[in-house]
Amino acid sequence: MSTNEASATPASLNFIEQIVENDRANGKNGGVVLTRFPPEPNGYLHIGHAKSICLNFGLAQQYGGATNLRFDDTNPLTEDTEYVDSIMEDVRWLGFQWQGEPLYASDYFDQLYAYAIHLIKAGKAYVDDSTSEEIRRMRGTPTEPGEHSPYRERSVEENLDLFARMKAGEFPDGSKVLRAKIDMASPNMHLRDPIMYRIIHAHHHRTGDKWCIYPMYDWAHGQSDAIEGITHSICTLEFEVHRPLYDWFLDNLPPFDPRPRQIEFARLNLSYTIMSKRKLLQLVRENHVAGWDDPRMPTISGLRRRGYTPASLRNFAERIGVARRDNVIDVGLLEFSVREDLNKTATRVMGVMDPVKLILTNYPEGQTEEMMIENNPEDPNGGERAVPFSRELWIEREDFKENPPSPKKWYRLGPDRMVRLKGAYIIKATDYVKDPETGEITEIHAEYIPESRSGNDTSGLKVKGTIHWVSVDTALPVEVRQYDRLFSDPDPGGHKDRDFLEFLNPDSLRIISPAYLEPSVKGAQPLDHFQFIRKGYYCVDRDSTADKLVFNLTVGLRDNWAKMSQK
RNA sequence: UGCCCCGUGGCGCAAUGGUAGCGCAUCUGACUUUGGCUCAGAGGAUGCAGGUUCGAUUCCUGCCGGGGCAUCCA
Repeated sequence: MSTNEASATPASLNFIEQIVENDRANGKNGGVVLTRFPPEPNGYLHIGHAKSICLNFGLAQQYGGATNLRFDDTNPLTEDTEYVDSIMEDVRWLGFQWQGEPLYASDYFDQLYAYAIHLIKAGKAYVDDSTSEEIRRMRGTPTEPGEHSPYRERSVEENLDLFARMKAGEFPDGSKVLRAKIDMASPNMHLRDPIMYRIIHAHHHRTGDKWCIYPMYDWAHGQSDAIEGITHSICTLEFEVHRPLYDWFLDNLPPFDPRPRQIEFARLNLSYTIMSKRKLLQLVRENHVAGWDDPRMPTISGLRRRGYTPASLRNFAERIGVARRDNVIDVGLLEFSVREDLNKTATRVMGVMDPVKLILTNYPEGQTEEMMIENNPEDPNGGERAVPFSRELWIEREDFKENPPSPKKWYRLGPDRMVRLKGAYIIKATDYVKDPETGEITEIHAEYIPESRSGNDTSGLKVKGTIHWVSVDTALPVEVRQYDRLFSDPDPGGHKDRDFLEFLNPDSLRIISPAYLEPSVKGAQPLDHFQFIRKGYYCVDRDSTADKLVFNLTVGLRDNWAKMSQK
């Protein structure tokens, strides 16, 4: 039945792509693919939304279609324009462009109202005066059928009148609702006369005070899809049981062409993080983090500030795939994705986080040199930069050990040991100075090998280790924010009897100030990415000022040495 | 114990009636002026029990396990 569509290399399709290809093969909707991304503007977007965005926009792109951005703003009590703005920024930043202007479910309130009247006239919707408690009680339970509301058999005329007066504002909040008349005995709870409208006398961020009745999700969403001509309405699995209702509304309204089809997929779960909007909001409100875009947050804005790139997020979304089974993605995969991208693009630079002074005793005092070092060995066109070198250097404290534990495997500095200073000379440690009180090493002495200069090394020496360094005179002091995962538990939100806040990692942020960087980074701008050689990827934070740069650790480099030494 | 969905290496995702494959992770080895990168290789899986079939990951039945559904939230 299927012909070899495009190429000889049939990339395997996810189940949604299969549905779309089937539809196109059958000529459904004239082959058009129109998807939508429908966030509720009541919070910031997170990495789970990124999956959905990539899915919806990616699918449309793949099949020559388009994607609408539609704000599902049917609950004025929780929604706000602050969120609208951040959502648009995040979608754009991820690299996607929606079709036309942003859309709003509230744009369709008039149309929805007319459709509701259509259902009332058909005897398929009624006004119910029951209280919310009564409605809840009469709905039954998943194992027991519900019972009919005493108001269920009101006449069409009475329903029309009451509904008009609901809209006109004659009744207080909660006093009446409009319900679809379906089946109070349905095994599907969502079909037990679902509520279509409730009365809320509240100011709406777009429609102002025009309305005091607001449509429920089920009533607004599918009809919005239909009005826009959405072909494939993709949502997460928890809406699966809503699908019969989605279809019921479509079946009982004048026909739409195209008629949207709801397709559900499994939402993203990431280890060591929470994705619940409610919990994310709590972290922000209770100041456990410094805001929605705190670099430890799984929000798109947080990841951006942390140093994640749009490409890395898109690749991540591609890699995790799309299916219908519950899943937990290892946060390591997200980290892999950003390393993969940054490795190709980030300028290499040297920075010392935990400095100890290295003095080259045979290097002339007052002498300096400029070492030319490649900006990115992965990028042949990346060019090189000059890095000042002198007699006194900062090196990483952990790169010198008085007594290396397993000497044969220790490639770095120690008494009488030789290493290469990246892009400069080979040196040999000759001596070191300790603080008599603390026992801490305060100074390391070494001799450099003049013939070993990088680029024209005639020394004939071979060393296993290369370490990074920064010249003391010209070192640029900066602040470095070393981020670690926000939670110490793989599933912080998954414990029945323990609050997720108990798993907050107390060491999720460690501030290093000063760290010393080579002077070439001076003038770097927020969101500029660097690799601090042998350390990790870092990104300039917007807290940077003219006299002090602030860097966020995006992710550390893979560290096989750390892995080895743990064993 | 009602209805719906889902069970493939440690974690994701393929294979849709014809030799179970890919990515990440793990472990070797090579290379390396980043213990990064790259390259080469290795180990490891169809929840269980029946049935249909020449042949089931795939189709059917039962069981087991996981998830969802009882907001005037989305």
